[in-house]
Amino acid sequence: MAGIKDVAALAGVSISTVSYVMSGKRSIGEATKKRVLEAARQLGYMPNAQARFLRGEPTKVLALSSPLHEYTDYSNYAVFFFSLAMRAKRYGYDILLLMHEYGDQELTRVASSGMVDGILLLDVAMCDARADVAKTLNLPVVAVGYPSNSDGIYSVDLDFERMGREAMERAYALGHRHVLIVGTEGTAYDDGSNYLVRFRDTATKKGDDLGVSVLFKPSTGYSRDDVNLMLDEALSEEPGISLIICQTNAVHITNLLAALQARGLKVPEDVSVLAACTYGLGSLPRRVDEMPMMPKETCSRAVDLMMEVLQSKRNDVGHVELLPSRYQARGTVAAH
Amino acid sequence: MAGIKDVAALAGVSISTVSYVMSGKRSIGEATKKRVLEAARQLGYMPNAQARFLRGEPTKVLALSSPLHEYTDYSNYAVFFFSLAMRAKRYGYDILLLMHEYGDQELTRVASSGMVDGILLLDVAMCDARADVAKTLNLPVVAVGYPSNSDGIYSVDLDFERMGREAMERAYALGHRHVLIVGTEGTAYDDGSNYLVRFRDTATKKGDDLGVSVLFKPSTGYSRDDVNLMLDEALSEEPGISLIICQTNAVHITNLLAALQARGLKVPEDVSVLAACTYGLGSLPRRVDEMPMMPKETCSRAVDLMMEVLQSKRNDVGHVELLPSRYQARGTVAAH
DNA sequence: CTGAAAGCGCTTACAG
DNA sequence: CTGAAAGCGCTTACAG
Repeated sequence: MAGIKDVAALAGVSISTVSYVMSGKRSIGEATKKRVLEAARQLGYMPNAQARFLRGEPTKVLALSSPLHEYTDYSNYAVFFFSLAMRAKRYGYDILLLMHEYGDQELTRVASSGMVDGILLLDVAMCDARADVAKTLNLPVVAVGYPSNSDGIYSVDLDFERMGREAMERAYALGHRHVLIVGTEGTAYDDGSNYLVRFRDTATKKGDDLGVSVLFKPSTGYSRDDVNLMLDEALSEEPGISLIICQTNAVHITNLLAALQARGLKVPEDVSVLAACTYGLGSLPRRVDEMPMMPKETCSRAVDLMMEVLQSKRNDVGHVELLPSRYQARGTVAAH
Repeated sequence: MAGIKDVAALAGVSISTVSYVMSGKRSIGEATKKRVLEAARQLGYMPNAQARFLRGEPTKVLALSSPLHEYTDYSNYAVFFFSLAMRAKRYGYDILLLMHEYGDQELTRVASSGMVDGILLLDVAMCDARADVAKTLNLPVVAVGYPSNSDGIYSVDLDFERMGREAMERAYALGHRHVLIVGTEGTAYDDGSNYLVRFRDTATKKGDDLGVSVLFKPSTGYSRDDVNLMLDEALSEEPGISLIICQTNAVHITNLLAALQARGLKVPEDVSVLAACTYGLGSLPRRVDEMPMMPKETCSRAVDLMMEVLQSKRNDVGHVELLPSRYQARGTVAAH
């Protein structure tokens, strides 16, 4: 690969002149400029980025930390990945994918390597170790998600607590007094998966306040049989359930709808169904009321925020932005 | 961030000694070593990677070039992304995501930046501009896919031509004489999307040889209505169709199966259905015979191959590896 | 067993 | 309008 020295030699100038021609940070005589540009073109010269990075210039790369759990659904990650990557590209930034089980060392490694200008966090836990590590990093860290230890990072997330409250307020207003929350796998909650826990806990608490009983059932599987087993349990514990809030995936909801139909329960006449914290439900046989996740909006805002920090337009670590979810009415939630 | 100088100062040694302690490339006196290690720990010292990259050490990063088209289905990319990333991680490599519409400049940019040790190509077209650019890059390029201009790069792909031939041989052996190939959107073929074209063209040619007529219908949409329109057209052009090969996605196939049922056509009694070049069909209401894509296998092999090249275990640019697909019989293809 | 110094390829004050 | 030189933070021959 041709270096700045080669270009300088071919053009018969000093390397500083070449540098200034390339950067345009100094006015150069027309003739000289022409010769340098021609030499650069001829040699296919491109400035070695490593040398510039060594001098502290931005790498125009953002690390994306995405931990993997057993319950991680790869295809669900895709939306977040692409949303982040597309938005970053707008600003001329590329994404360095960091897939790791426990994020701590990886973050320190990539930060101290100087390979990235900032770090994005995905799949944030309620108390996320990475948010603590962030403080020692002197690189901006923006989380798509809102951990409880959010000082030290910037956080962008949907307002899942508000979502939980609003879901219950709506339920209460419509006369529902017994609600079932169907969750994803229990381990996701145990690991403290952020939005799941926030929504569930706030909804449960709000239910307590309003006098609405909330039964929570994590799933042990997404099959028709799993759903039936879960329904048997739930309905025997609380026969009065009139609203089911699904905090789970399309396959699971599909099987739930089928199971309800098989039991002769009509939606929404006999039982209302609401999906919350979901997205990509387009393949459902029947569209259901939804308080969607809106990953694209959240991710875009996260990247925008990162850029504001990188461009020194703001400097308020610990800042949290919670976006409201827009309720999508589709006729599967009715009064009871 | 603490540098090597800080550590040297704190430990009271020269920077070269610190370097040698960290790298272990020279034996160092026990006492000195201890002091250096302690100083490094105390300062949280990590060698600046940029400085090492500048000296030509491997960055342990692989670029992943994934062009975006209008017809790109993000979620389908996910499998490839994760398969590549997971495999790369095994070797201690991270992935730099390159999303761009036309790959040429981006590849040159990232290659000359010195930020990556090699480049992986995804979504390879029949004649892919990136494969030509690769020759000028002096970085190894491994494609997940097999372009016609494959000298200059390494290629790993499923053997889609063989798949096409085998599909038609099987069809012929089972007595089918009129086959319909249902494709994805036509633009994907026009753009020369590799595997789609290879499979379709080889199947068509093999059909010609065997005396099996092949009708090809790209889709204009995946809905039930789209499918019905397509079926009307196809069956009026060739009423004798007894085998439908689907080179498309799960939603489309689901609607196709439903449309066939609605027409009173039983699978496989009246018409056989085979999915080819597909993956992630788990959500189908009924499992169908399949010649699957096997993205995980292909991606893993691509990364392995990249590593062989990077470790100088091989040096045969232009090398092509075509993996066979394993036919999955599921009772939707029968004799006619 | 350890250190002083060159060099990786740039950018940018400092000079002229 | 242009050049010689310092320096970014390392690694590694070259010396001792």
